[in-house]
Amino acid sequence: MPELPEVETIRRGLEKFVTGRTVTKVQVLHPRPVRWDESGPEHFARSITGREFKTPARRGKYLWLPFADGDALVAHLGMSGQFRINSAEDELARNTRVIFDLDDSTQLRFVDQRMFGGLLISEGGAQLPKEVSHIAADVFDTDFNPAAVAEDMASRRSTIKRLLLNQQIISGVGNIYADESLWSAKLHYDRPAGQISESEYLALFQSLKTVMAAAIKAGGTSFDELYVNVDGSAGYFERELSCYGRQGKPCKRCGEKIERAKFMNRSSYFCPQCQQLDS
DNA sequence: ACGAGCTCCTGCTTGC
DNA sequence: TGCAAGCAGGAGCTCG
Repeated sequence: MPELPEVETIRRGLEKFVTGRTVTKVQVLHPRPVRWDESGPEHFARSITGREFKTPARRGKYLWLPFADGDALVAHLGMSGQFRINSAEDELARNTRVIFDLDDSTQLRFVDQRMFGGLLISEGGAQLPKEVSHIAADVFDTDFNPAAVAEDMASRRSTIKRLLLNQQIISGVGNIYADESLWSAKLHYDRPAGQISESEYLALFQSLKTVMAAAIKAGGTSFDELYVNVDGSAGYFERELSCYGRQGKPCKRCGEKIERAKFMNRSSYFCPQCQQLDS
């Protein structure tokens, strides 16, 4: 499940392999990943052919590959999207959806099982695509303002984990790193946002930064085949997880058993001892 | 404007 | 063995 650390790992991989490369051919094998492009798969393919990639950029979980002409190829990996670098002779992975032939006779392949994400061409989007402009800064952005985000969150009538997952308030956080940062900051996922102090918010953002920086260093979290780097290698942050996916196992801080709760039709993992609703 | 819930997708796992 | 239901969840959408 690609969240900020996984998307950043992929961005770095793309930076290494596609920067300065020109696209010589594009094949769209499934229309769904390019559904956001109103001009259709054929036009999408034709339009990209002949363009040169500049250094890939990212905000939150959105990734874009600027073209030398000022437009950009915007990508969201959704649940299961992958970019892979292959040689043209390599066998196609299952669920390969789009193939970009590059001028060094390698291929950039977009592989996606569930197809929640997708690709589109953003006119003039090299700097910041307009399709990404509604997404808030992530904790690593230079314009991320912790005090302002804390104030915004505290003013809302919702609970903390819902806000952490809202990409228009703070971006890049998904279920894994929400649970990990809440555990680290000793906050229960369902705490009302208005009852959390500014210093607790600032500590939470610091936890997010720490845990996501460590995850980037480890190349992300690979639970299954759905997330791998552009060269096909898995990330190894799973072994460093403190609570996500660890129900029934001892809390690494106090030894209490980690619990799993239903939350927003998904799961929340937390330590019932360290993370209490009223504290 | 805000917040909550629904929906899109595939494939692995679980239960009858 | 086979089939159906459950589960994974990012984010755009709708509705109150």
